Amino acid sequence: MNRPRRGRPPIVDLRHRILRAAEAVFIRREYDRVRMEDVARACGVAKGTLYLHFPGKRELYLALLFDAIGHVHEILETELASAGPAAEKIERIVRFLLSYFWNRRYFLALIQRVEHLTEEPAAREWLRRRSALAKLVERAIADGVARGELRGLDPRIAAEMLLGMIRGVNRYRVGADALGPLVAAVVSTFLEGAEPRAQAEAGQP
Amino acid sequence: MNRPRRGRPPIVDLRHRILRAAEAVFIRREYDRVRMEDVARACGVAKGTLYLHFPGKRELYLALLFDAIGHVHEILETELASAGPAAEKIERIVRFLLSYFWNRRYFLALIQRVEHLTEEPAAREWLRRRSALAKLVERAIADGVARGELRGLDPRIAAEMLLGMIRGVNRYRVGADALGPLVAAVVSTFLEGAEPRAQAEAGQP
DNA sequence: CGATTTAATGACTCGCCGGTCAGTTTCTGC
DNA sequence: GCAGAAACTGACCGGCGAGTCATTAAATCG
Repeated sequence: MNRPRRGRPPIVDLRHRILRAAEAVFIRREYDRVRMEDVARACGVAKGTLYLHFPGKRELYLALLFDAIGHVHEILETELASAGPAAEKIERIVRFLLSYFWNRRYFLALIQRVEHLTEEPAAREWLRRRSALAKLVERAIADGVARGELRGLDPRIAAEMLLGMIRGVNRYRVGADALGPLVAAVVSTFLEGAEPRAQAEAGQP
Repeated sequence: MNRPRRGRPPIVDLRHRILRAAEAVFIRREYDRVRMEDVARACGVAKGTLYLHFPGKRELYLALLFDAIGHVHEILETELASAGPAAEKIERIVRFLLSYFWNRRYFLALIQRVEHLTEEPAAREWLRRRSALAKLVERAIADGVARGELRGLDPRIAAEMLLGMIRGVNRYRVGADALGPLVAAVVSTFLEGAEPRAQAEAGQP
């Protein structure tokens, strides 16, 4: 079907490999401290090659964030679509988000950065996706509230509270073994008057 | 006492004026998007003058943050030293922090930035001050828990939760009139099983 | 007023990094 | 093997902005 192409064949899946390398670099350093040269080196490729796959640094970076939020959105959607008590759903997403952001601590700064670039259309798109994600959480909370399983907070505010708490609380993770208590603390805050349940096991690292 | 100095007299309080101008600029744009020229212009002064008062951009920026956190620390200390129910103290600091950070939205990004510059001694000093501030909040929460006025969360974690929630929740402030409900929501989360209290008034803008 | 001292100025320098493009490599088709 | 085509390379370019410093301004002293 697809006529065998002429010329040098592209390195397999290079675009994807660049994104992964970029992630590794951007996670550790801040946007303006990351040189395209760094990304190229991390990918074992020359700088010029990056520009064959992405128009520029900003686009590479945005593609990276879009990938990440897409991934998170997908996972949350799956978790939240499942049946079961709202409290357990909340617990699962809290556990996932704590792990995800712990392993990508610099994303928080990156994200903050985009959220203030409101001029550009790409940034608006980011905000849209970011909102969609918050809405997923919001809906899960609204569900729980409607069923009387969660304390009666405004779901929209509660969703941002939850996401904010996750960011704040992640400060105290020094090892995977601290994950359980943090999850318990965050979740219990959303259960009306419930005591934190004892949970000693650690999540995936 | 102080012998009248010779030569051209310095512009009165220029260092302070530079800091205020820098605050105005850094609040709106990100660190790397702020040119020293911008700060100078905002202060109605030439670029070189900045370097007579600060060794460089980084130092100016850190001085700015140190000022800010010093101010916050002072206010919280005063609030927390007062007598009264823990819940009311929490309410007052939540109200203050929401307003403060709403009016300085970009500080959050600035702060995040410093917190990843762990190599430099100045950054370590920042972390120390940041910790001291969290400890203030922590103590207020511990107080409330000890007196049975707040839900029984680990105060250290709860303090970070509270600060995180404030950051997250600020997303929804579009005007001063939204302050009351947000304060109520955040505070009620820290009162065991309490319903959000109706609070319609707005805080200082 | 001129000498002296200190403050402020802004044109200039210089290193850095995003982006480019002529050249090289590695493939296919004949 | 040779021509052609597409992908990759890395030395180079240009702009930008932090930091400098010779010059100018503004005061005091005698």
